Amino acid sequence: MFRLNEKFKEIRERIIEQNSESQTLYSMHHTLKRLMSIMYYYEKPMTLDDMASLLGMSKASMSNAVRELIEIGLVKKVWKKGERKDIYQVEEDNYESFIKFFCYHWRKQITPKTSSMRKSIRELKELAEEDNLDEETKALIEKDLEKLYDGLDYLSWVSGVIELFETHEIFDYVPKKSRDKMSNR
Amino acid sequence: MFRLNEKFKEIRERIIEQNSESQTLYSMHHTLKRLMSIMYYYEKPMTLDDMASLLGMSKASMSNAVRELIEIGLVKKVWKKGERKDIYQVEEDNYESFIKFFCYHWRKQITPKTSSMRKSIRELKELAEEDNLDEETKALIEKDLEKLYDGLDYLSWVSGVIELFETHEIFDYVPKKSRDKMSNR
DNA sequence: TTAGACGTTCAGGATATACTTTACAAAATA
DNA sequence: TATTTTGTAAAGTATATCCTGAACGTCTAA
Repeated sequence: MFRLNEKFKEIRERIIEQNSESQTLYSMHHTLKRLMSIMYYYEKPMTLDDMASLLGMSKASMSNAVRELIEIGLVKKVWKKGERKDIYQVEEDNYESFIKFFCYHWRKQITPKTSSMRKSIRELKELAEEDNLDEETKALIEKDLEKLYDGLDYLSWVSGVIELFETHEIFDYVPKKSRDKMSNR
Repeated sequence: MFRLNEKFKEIRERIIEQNSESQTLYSMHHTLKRLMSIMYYYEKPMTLDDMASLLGMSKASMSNAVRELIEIGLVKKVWKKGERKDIYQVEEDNYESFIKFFCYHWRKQITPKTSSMRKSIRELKELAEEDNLDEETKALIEKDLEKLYDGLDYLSWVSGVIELFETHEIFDYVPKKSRDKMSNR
């Protein structure tokens, strides 16, 4: 399916490998990154079998990887006439990938964290009502409550950050580089 | 060292555990998050032994964990008169922690990625000079070059985002919640 | 209705990661 | 200087993660 000039192929493989190297930024496994890079550079929407053969891995792994990427929004299933297999396409815009990835993860923790903090606040308030509390404990409860309230404020700030990115308002403050695509660099 | 009201202790432990639960957002191990939570809630600067006993882990692990957190900037070594052991203090501002963590990881990948992309660009340009190239390959090289240039632009945008956060300019656009600390909620 | 193709799930094995123990080096104390 | 204390490095072990192959369910085509 993908026959390429040998030398070109070699360079491209290096590009893809290097592009998938950074282990820290994204908390993604190496496979996910490689898969994205493959789809990004080969451009054509792919089937699971294509991925498996390009990455030399099992189809089951591809299935799992694709599911994760879809969950985040970095990959979507596309429909192609006369094709039985499922076909997938990667998000091709770097900025959009960045936004989707981080907003997904940021958002993912806001809800559970908020509710667990609210619960802790209730519990601490209840405890504070009790009669036989020493002064020291009362003070500690107060402090922890402060921290929890701060935490709630912080989470709502994170929501704001998410919105800043998802509405693309961010680009008003940090504009995309609009390089002249025609120029020979 | 840390003797607390039993019930309060119980609640606090739950707070700390829940606070460290979110596995996805930070690409941090559970231990790092628990360590931060411990230091955050216990407030007092701690020694490695304190941490080890509070988390029920070995001192060596604490040493490693602390090193990582210092690297990111989330924890710093403080000096205390008449104390032989090293003492560490956690960043107590949630917003600052967010900024330090993400900017650290974002920044960390910009430099290596930029240079590897530049290298790939050079290699592709060299290949493009060769005589015996078919048209198809030439077109592919062009496309990959486009992608690499796009990638460079994207990375410089990320630099801009980092700056937005580190300069705290972000707070002009997404303001912190300034809750009235005196009110009884 | 059947046969084959496709995607997914599950149990097992392999690999990588994190933790502990032991040992060592550096610094402080006596 | 000798001794103790503290932090780190190294090696081995345990644990969690990821990958594979086989089995299953679903859908299409005949």
